Amino acid sequence: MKSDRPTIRDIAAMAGVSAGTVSRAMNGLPGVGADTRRRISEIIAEQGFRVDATARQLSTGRSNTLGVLFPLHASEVVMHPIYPELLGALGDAAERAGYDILLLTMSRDQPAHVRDTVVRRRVDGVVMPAAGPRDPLLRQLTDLGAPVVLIGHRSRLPSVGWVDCTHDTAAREVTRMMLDAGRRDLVLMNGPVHVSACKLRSAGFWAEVTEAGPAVASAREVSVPFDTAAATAEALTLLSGDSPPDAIVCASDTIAAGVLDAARSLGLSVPDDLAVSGFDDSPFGALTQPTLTTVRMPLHDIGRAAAEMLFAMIDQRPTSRRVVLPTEVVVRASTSPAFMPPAP
Amino acid sequence: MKSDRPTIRDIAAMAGVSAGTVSRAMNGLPGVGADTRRRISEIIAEQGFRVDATARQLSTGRSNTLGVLFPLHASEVVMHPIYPELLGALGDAAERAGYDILLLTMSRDQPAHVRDTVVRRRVDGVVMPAAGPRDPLLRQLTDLGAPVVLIGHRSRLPSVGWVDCTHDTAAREVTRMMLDAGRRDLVLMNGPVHVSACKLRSAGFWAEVTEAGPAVASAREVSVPFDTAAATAEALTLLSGDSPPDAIVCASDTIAAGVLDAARSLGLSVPDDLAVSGFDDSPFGALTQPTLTTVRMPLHDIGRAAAEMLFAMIDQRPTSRRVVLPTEVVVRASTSPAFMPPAP
DNA sequence: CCGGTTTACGCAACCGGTTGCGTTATCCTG
DNA sequence: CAGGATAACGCAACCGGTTGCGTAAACCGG
Repeated sequence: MKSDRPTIRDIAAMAGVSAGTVSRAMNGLPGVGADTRRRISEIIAEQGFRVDATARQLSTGRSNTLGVLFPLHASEVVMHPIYPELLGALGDAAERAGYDILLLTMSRDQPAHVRDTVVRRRVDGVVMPAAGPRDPLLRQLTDLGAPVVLIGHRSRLPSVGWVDCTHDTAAREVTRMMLDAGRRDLVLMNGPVHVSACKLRSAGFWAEVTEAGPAVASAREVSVPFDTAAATAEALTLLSGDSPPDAIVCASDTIAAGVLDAARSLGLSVPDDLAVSGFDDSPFGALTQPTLTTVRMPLHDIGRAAAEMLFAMIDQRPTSRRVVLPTEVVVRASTSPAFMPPAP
Repeated sequence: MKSDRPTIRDIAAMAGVSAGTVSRAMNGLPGVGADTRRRISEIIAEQGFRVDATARQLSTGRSNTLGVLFPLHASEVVMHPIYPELLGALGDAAERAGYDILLLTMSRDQPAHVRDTVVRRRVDGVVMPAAGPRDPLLRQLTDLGAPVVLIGHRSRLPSVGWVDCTHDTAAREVTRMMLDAGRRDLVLMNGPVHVSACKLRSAGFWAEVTEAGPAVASAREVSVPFDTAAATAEALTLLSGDSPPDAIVCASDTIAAGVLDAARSLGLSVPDDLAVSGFDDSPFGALTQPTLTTVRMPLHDIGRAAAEMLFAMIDQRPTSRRVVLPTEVVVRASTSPAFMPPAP
């Protein structure tokens, strides 16, 4: 950094006032005359002066920084396409609000690194996407008094906020769509059940099955990791078993891709012999054969809501700490339209 | 932040020394007795003292922060699966080296925001993934004297470093693989030609075609955006034209997905009638039907190399500013194996 | 044992903002 | 016009580290 940028005292000297006055003028505080204020802001503009965030942090104790968790292990979290989209929404909201985003990389061999970074850098608040309420890190952060907002998980702790979407009603809608199309033997291929979103999806599925009563002949739920190969194997077992389902609701698009794969290798036609739905609206869902019916989460809204909740918590403004946003079912070719005659 | 954490003077008082001595002891500087040093580090450990990065920044002028560009518009850059993987590699390297990563969100309506953030936060160096040498931002940053490393682009400016991979030889290898399998009518479906990676891929393709001489009957190059729908349309035109190709080398997996789509709708068999290859090794490449032959870039190595180059530039250590890393061709089902009899 | 060098540390200024308090000038009201 | 209230600023201490310089003590060789 060769360029010695002007300090607030340089600006003050040019304007013939003291540094304190410049500070007050910049921050819109009272105690500065109208013409003085104007003169100062002119000089600031023409000098291209930008207040040094570091110095401001030191004196105010606030950094205007929010940390976002970035798990280095668990690459599936970060590599999942929802992650960058969330990050973008957070970044957008942060930029508008004058905050910067610090990546909180979390590796298995440095468990204290996130907490250390939060205190070292005076991070004002933390967003934890895809980290559960049982994560010990959450406890560490709340013990510090740092505001925390979870995304995609729900916590009972009153001090932590969360933003989530309607996994349950989404699963329910998809299930109903299957039933409306005449499917009678349903399977929910869920993800790991400790994931709170999966619990909700399960609840929605079973709620609809229960309500449908005799319209459904059989309903089962299995759990697989969010992994295409594992899903293929499980689907092969299901589809070549005694009572193969005619509809599989999957808890992720990667699982659904595995199911499509299994159906193909068994010579089953999708959606004629088998209806398949996914979750997440991953970009590749439009590229599969057939294209995948799935559930889109309002990621941009989720990110924005999380950021705004965090800002409110930082400023100690009252705010709802529980936000649930609506999902949207994206109907494509892997499910048949409603009111088709049921298979004989 | 309720917890008033101890300052360096508190530690000094407990150790019965001055703050300066504690500072020297922490940073391994000379001028501290062995037993004093030991006593101080014990107290630091038992108090859980962490040096305040803000204060240190202010006095040293260095922030131990590196900025990573995050274009909010141009979501295709960020949503591309290579982005999070790069980010992870950068984060990993940064964490090891004691740096933190600040996201430099760039939006169209705030063109100066990145530069402002770099000066405001005293960012030590900037990584620009997927930003070209002609980007005005690059100029702004170098004018500031900030070290910059590009990823995936090459610049002639001596002051900026870059890390890239062998797009040219990768394209060449794929093309040769096509020829070895008996293909004779080739098309390169390239991305936007202003992208430097696309220039290199084009060069590699044509180099191989030229060298193959009479083994190739025809060779063409077309340019489409990195977009599946656009690629489908273009591929339909090509494949239903007068002299349809028997091999299409694509500059991205998304383009290749479009080609697969077009082939399917024309009733062409891949790879029997048509060989298709992609680029980037996107996760969905293993899920397409047929699975996609593609090129994998060493993203983790690229990220690490970029980070380490940047650290060296920041410390004014000598370092290579041009790094090219090797790619790897991932052979799957969309290309046929070599030495098949050429089509009659 | 003595003079000079080295070592170990304290002191205080500094980094660049913010903010409470004190002072002076201006305004308003009776 | 006198008097107090108010507005507009300056001053200086602070935030929590770092670092150049000064000094006293320990050490060294001759």
